[in-house]
Amino acid sequence: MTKAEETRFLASYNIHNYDIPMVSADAALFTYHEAAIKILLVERQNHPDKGKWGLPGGFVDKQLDQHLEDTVLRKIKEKTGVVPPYIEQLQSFGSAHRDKRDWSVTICFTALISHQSCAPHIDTVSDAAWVPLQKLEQMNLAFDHGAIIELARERLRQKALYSIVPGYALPEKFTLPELQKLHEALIGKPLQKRSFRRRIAAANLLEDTGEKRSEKGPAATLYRLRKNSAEFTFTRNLEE
Amino acid sequence: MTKAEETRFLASYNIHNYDIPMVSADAALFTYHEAAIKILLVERQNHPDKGKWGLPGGFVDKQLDQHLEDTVLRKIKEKTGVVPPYIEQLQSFGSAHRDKRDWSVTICFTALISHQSCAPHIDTVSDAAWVPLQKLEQMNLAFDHGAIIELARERLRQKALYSIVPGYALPEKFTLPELQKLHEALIGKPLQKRSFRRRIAAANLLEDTGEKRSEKGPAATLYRLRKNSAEFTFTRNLEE
DNA sequence: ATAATAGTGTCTTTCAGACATTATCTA
DNA sequence: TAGATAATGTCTGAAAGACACTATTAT
Repeated sequence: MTKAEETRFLASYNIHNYDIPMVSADAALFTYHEAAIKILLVERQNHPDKGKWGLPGGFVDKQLDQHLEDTVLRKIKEKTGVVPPYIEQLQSFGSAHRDKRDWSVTICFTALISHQSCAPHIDTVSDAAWVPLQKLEQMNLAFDHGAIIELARERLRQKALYSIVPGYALPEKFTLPELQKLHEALIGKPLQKRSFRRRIAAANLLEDTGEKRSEKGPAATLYRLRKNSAEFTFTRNLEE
Repeated sequence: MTKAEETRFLASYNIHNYDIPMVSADAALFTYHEAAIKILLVERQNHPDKGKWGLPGGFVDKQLDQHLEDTVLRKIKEKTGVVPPYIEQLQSFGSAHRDKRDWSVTICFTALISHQSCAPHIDTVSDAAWVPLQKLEQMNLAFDHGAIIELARERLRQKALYSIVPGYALPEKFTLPELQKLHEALIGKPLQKRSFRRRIAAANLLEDTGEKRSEKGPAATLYRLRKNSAEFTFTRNLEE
């Protein structure tokens, strides 16, 4: 009875009868390259805010996308050619005013990727670029993307204090001094080498590749992130 | 030039020309009453999943709501008669399958409220009820609301380890033993009284009301949450 | 008086901070 | 050989864990 009723209901349901907001998904994709944290920005080809730079993203495509993540991964792949090893939902932003067209909702994700894995494809795309976070202040970004980046950055800063998630912004193989410099860049102040290493070793978060690399001093060991090391959180933060 | 172009674009833009997902907002509203953590559930009056219980929530109303939070606060007020003192975005869930009607996105919020402040109104509403978390296992909730509650619960458990946010599920005035029991219920194991109190005192998160209350022993001091104590996070977690 | 329990004293344990030291690399 | 820097030794300090103890309330 109720089942048949529901079937009739679903058959007559038409979303176009309702006045509903737009839905898009955007990505704050970070990397670490040449001692700087950078974010991938895209120049808008269409109205509104045409010509301004903003986060890669776009409308959910009900045919192409099964989940919200599919939308954003599709867009990231368009620009970088690859799928990032770390992606996590940041927050959704929705209001009547954030987009001139209509009431709009965007589901935002934070993602991390190595610079090198994007390099081949990104060089062929003219409307996408890695922008150092320090340069953002002078830019007038599309929509509320400036505020979104600010939130993503703050969340990533927190993660640098109690996890090694930032490591996903490095190449597959990296050294401990590199990882520490990245964390320091996110936090904005130097860290104690001893503390930084002690806890990573104790939690067994890295795998020794057996390789070493040297620049201006003794060779540093190359590590890679262990499976699931993104899920690990220390119960005590490093000093802020 | 571009400005006039944009104006023309906006004038001709009609959202109904596009095939877009449904957007709703839902709330996981928790309280603590009679030694149990409870969540507010609502019996669905309409298809789909008619008759099942689920989270309070509904479609974004472009006329009534300016922000996503407005949608969920409007729905909470319908059921409880009041606006909760704590609300925070949890996560958005979106997929082609989670709702039988169509591709659907829901932006979920976690909220906390005292049981007493809801009592007058909720008793007049027949389709809303406080359900102890332990009873949820036997229930077959609407949509993916079971999974959403699970995530909300886990996030709240984490907060119990490094903040006093759970305190918003208590009445305005409460005792330290009450707060500790709530945290213990969320964490699922006993806490050290000394540690629990020491850090709250050191961070000056509570205000002494000057009142006391006694049941089976010496009178306990009644405190209230200080302004902004939800924002405070300890840099070290209690033992899990 | 007794049981219950709010609140405190204080010792131990854990882990981050600080910083010196040693070893190893390039130029 | 000098300067840089990777890696480690080790002491200090801050804050949580453990648990005993005192004080206060209802019955």
